[in-house]
Amino acid sequence: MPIPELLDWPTEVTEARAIQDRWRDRVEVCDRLHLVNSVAGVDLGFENEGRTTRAAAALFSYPDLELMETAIAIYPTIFPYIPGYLSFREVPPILKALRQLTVFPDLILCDGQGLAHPRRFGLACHLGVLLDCPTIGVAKSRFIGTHGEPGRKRGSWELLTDGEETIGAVLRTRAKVKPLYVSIGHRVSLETAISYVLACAPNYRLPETTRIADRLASNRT
DNA sequence: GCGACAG
DNA sequence: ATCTTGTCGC
Repeated sequence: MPIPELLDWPTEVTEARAIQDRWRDRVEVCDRLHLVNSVAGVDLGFENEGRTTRAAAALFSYPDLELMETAIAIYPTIFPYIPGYLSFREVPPILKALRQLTVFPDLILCDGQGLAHPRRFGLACHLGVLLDCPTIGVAKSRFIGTHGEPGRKRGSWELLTDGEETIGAVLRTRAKVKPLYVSIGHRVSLETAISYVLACAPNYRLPETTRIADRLASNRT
């Protein structure tokens, strides 16, 4: 699985928005995955007062969830954090980390939204379309949309809606703990996404993939 | 105009 | 995201 080189990465919000509008139609919302033997989590951390980005990738076997490989990539921070344009800040460093993996994951869990985005093209969608690989958006907080409060037990969820449109799900991965915002990234249906997130988060609120990636990215241990 | 706003 | 110690609860 070759990871594309990035040419002409946008610097301005206007170009970024144009790319989102031009690529949003390429998002696939139905299941198109192979047998999932590996799952990866990717996340970022920052150093030097934000001037340096530290990307991490953690590859796990599935469904065993054994940590197989990790990768860390240092990258200059190239785009500011602007709500709605997170992927333009995170994708380049993430690709650099993924290139270091020996095995390309069958599924990637992203730390952020997928379709639950103003223009339906959040980080998980962007990464998925760019790599043409299955991705799921797993965010720790709401960006857009409305929803009811999911039941307090693990596994209960509510639809995340924007007007008449379903854009994701609010999923409780641990009883009585703040739920996660799950949305389609690419090539994984919402129902399938929910089951994978649950399967990847057997003991904690966050999936094992993002927990480890997060830890690596923030330089902890 | 005012408030909200993934990481 | 990051700055940061102790502290409340199971």
